[in-house]
Amino acid sequence: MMDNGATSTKEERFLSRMALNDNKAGMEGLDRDKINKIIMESSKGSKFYENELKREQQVNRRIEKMMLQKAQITEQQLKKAQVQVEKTASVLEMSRDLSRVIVHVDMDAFYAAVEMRDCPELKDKPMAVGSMSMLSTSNYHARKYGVRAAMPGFIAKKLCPNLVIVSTNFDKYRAVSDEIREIFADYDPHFQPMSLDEAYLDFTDHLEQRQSWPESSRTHRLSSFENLPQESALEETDLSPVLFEDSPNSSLGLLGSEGAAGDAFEVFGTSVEEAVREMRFRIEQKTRLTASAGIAPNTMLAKVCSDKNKPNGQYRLPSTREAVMDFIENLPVRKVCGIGKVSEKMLNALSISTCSHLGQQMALLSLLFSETSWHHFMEVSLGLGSTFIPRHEERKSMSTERTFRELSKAEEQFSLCRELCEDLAEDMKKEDLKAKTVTLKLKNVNFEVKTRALTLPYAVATVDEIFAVAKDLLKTEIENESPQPLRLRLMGVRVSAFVSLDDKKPLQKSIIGFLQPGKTESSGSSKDMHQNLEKENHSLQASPLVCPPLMQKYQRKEEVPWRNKQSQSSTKANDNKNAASDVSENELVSPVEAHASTSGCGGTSSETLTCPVCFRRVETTDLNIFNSHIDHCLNDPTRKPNQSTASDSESDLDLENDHQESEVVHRRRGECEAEGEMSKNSEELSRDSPHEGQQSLKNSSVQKGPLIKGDSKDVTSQQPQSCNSKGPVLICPVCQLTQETDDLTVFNHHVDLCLNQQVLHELGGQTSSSRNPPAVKNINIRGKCVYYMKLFSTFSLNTNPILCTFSLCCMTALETRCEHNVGILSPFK
DNA sequence: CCCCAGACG
DNA sequence: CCGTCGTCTGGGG
Repeated sequence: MMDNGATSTKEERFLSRMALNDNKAGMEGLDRDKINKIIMESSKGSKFYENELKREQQVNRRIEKMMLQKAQITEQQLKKAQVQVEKTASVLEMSRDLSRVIVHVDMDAFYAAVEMRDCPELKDKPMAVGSMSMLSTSNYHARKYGVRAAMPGFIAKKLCPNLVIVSTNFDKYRAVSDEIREIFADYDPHFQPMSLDEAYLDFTDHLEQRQSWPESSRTHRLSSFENLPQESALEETDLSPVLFEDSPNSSLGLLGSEGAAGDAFEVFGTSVEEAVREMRFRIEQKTRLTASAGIAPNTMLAKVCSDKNKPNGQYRLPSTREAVMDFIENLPVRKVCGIGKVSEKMLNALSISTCSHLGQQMALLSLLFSETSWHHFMEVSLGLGSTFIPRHEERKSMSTERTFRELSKAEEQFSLCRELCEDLAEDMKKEDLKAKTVTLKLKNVNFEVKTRALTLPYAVATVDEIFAVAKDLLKTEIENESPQPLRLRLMGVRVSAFVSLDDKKPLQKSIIGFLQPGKTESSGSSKDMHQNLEKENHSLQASPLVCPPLMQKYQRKEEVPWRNKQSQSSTKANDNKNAASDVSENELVSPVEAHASTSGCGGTSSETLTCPVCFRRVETTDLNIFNSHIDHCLNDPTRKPNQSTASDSESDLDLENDHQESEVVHRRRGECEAEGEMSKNSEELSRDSPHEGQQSLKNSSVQKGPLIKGDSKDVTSQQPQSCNSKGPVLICPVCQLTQETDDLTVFNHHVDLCLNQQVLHELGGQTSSSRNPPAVKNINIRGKCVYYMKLFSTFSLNTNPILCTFSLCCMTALETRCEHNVGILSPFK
């Protein structure tokens, strides 16, 4: 078959969308053709099938378009793209970080395994969890028949008439999930659960400590469970754990005396494999369920690895470039998290099926796919991925939906809609959420999906409020269709654009925890915050210093890095802002943005960013790449230039202390390359008035370097020398404008005021939405520094966590450089 | 900004 | 006789 995916030969060819994909574990050596035939026969002619057909054709059209585009690409373009791609690749390559040990753990056939554990009769039978219309999981026995997750039960029954279908018991799964998470926490307190049965862990720290652990701390007892008499004696399945719960050093004595059970001990070594094996062992002891794990230098690889020896196995990919590249070589792209059915098909159409193909075709891909997409592809092809475990952001939406058999009466539709709103309102209450956007989702009997949304100027939370909106949306849809009725098979209601509520601060808690495990838990209560702000507010009113419009410096279009859509409009929005509360209508300028050198050093280079950690320039404007570089730097202590500044901050002053301490934020000018090159002339501080900031910025050829903080002495002693002999500029990190002073105390005062305007506004909350994420908060680090942080809140696992990392980076950078200063992190969008 | 569809897990 | 929930992206007003 020379089917390239773009054209369909109709015949017996299955829809690629419907066919079994043998991607998953446990599906080796089964009769795929036969299975697909059954699937086809069960589906053919159904509405669902028709819809799938339609969607497949859509994808095919997309592919045709792509092929057309491909045909028009000239040699020249390809050449050029190739150069760019190689440049990108080498930058990414530099950022490769093999120092972390990331583990992905995944319970085997989780729901099914739980049900089997609790009902031994199921043990030897093919079974699945779910319903006649949809299965969540199947056990390995059932998988032999092609029965798998996301398959409707009635089809599964055809594949395997003996299949036992058990309905889901989420409470039970949640309970088990809690148990395994307790274990996860022992190895990485900041582990990231991805679902009930899956998590990423960063083992790096655990391993370091583990090296000095006594054997006793690595010893676990096998204890027998009576529940599973028929379990083979060879298996470790019916045993339970002991020890370990105690602190590493304390369980030695206990161990010896506990030896009564005979040989029922297992000592685990200090290696990664042993540690992970131990973790899996403990999971099994505790839950009588097995887990599989993947060990690799980053999350992307770890995820793939965990699948490799499933079930009840683990796989370690050594942390060498060579091993990684070998591993990637023949890895089917479909195995990679984020590349699904559609992407696979599109890639296949380009004759790309493995990751090495991906690498070979990058130039082409860069011309055919969006930047985000091909960057992802590029990272995949290089075996790169996140090297830290991202935290979960606060939720962005909440929804409920229901499928039912045809519902055509408007009346019934409205009452159903109300029910949904009731459910939703209840859920919202649990999390104390208020949302501004309500979305109605409808699926008709032909499986066509529609969503209709409305964003309100205010936030809603109660049933009636939500329903009022949903009802209207539904009404217009019904009217739209009339005189025909809406023939629905599903309805859903979603709320999003949550307003930020003050009393939630999971954000900085977790991120601080990430940086300083066990050390920094305290964050100012929002109440205190308000009091502080109130206080500040007075001085604010009285002060002649008013923050000029943010983002102003990006007024000229060509100065806008990364196509910041907001920048132009926000300038306009700022025009007549003078009251403090108005100013922060705008976004803070991100440090990331601030680092974009659009004018370049001395007006020559125009595509560099300066790493805030190593101070090197990175030849790119691509944040993904830049981020990777930063990641690398952060993980390489030798790159941090903090040795030179470590001593400069003994002061314990804090912000409340009337700004006595000197605070400097400066940027380097000119073509400064190497670390340690600090400007030394404070006399060359910019004299621009705050209100003329934009002009002065326009005129200056500022290399927007890292924000550096320190005492005033340090400004003179440790600033980088500017390469074109211009001095440092005092630029407020909040409003981004140069300040007309070289008096650091004055400048600091300005920053504080600026900051507090921002904070005030943020806590006012009226205008914030999920896109203008919540908090500027004060955080107490090491009990003596107050930082105001604004953390970016969108984060995607599918892409590089730019901002998350960058935030960490800034904090780290700040921490290494100063003990008492203000750090600003802000979102860019 | 808002809306919507679609991909993905 | 083919689910639910949440996130992200990309295109378009």
